[in-house]
Amino acid sequence: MRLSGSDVRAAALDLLDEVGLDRLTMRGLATALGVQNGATYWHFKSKQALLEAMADAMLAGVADDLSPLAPWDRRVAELAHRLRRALLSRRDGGRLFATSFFPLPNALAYGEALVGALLGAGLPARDAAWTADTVTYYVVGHATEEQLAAGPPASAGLPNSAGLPDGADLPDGGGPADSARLAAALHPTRHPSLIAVGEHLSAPHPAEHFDHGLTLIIAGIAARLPTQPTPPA
Amino acid sequence: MRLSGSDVRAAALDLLDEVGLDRLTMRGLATALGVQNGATYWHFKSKQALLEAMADAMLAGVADDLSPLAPWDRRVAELAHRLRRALLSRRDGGRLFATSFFPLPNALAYGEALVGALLGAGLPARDAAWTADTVTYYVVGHATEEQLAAGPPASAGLPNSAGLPDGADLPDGGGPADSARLAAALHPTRHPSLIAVGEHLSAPHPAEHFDHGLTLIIAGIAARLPTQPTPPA
DNA sequence: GGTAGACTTCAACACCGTTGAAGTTCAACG
DNA sequence: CGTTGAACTTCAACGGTGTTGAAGTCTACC
Repeated sequence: MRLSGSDVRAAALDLLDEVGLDRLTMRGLATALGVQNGATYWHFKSKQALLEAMADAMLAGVADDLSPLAPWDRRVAELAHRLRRALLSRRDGGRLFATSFFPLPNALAYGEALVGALLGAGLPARDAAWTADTVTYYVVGHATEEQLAAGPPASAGLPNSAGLPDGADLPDGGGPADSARLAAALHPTRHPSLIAVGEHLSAPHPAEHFDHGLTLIIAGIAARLPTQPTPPA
Repeated sequence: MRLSGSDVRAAALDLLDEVGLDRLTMRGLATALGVQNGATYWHFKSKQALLEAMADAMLAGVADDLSPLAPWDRRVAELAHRLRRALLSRRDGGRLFATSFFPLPNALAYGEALVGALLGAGLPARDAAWTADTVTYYVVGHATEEQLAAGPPASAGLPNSAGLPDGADLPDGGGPADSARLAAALHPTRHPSLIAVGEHLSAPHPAEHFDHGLTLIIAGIAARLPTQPTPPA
């Protein structure tokens, strides 16, 4: 059976959902495709190239049919939500996106739409470019963290009894008992504020958490607009 | 010569500066220490454990001597700047921090100080926790990108001529000719906004870029304060 | 039908993180 | 001083990784 480049890419994305980014291997991909080891290297010259293609495929349609008539803040929010949804659509999607450090077509379309919305809001060029970065950092960071909290990659480790002069014993790693680990590491007098907000640290409501930060950023943009800011509802 | 855990950690950080995160290997570390392969495994049970210890060591002192009398926005800005400086102090420091997904002592101290400042500003517990995340996502994302732009890890790749039905030819990877790559990928009619802001995309002034986003976020926090917002200078 | 290119196979290379048993050094104690 | 036990290192290996290149097979077109 012949393969095409998009076959390989699609199989890689499916395998990613199965095993996660850390266990995504070229050999495993070949096996999943029913093919020998080197076969995939004809379609992608390296694993990194495949990862970048996967990352961009994940973003397909992220900037399609975006109403140019909507006010700028709604367009920005819509783009941020779409990027988040795209990143969450695949296991470890946030990390995958972060590792491909160059903008491919779909990522460029996203950037174009975002910068366009900010320019339309009246921001000068420099501010539009930099603000778009700020929004994107937030979306990627949030999605990555959300996926890490959902299912930690594979491992974590604890140093041996020696070698930590700072005096810290670390709980063992791995499981989804993330909040338990965190609670155990908190010290009553050293971390009063963290304990005070403890219940909100391990993201029980990721969607609300996301909207909170996003509207905060959009409010920050509005506060700096040359014209009078559009008051958010 | 005997080793201590902090010796290993310090040598690993120095080696990180030399070779970067991708080429940081346990064997290379042992060689740099003048020691055999397995020796480091007595001090750290796994490479992941070592990486986490390195990440936390990088943050040493990040929350020390923070004036509790300063207004909340200055404290937040100071902490963000300190975290940024810590991440930039080592090559690939941003990525290193991002891979260690559990808060160790210094990271906890940073979080404590940040959440404390936000609580002091009058934010309710949930908002303080979530806002701290927003700030941190931004700082880490910005630092990571800045370091990636400075020196890309090792490789990047281009798919073969086949296999990209989306129709995109990618320039070859690697070098610090990052802005050139980006300029070549921009399409005059498809990316008018990106071209309009082109000169500001590849971060010629990272410090100003950072301050821009940070003050934006702080303005967003101020805009949501229960009391009247403290107007930034 | 033959030829050129697309695509696959197969075997290897040079690494990687990790482990475990055996050996060595060192500090404390009787 | 001698012994003992723990701290620490060595050495050799295991299984796995990305990547390469030469050789082979298939397929589409002239």
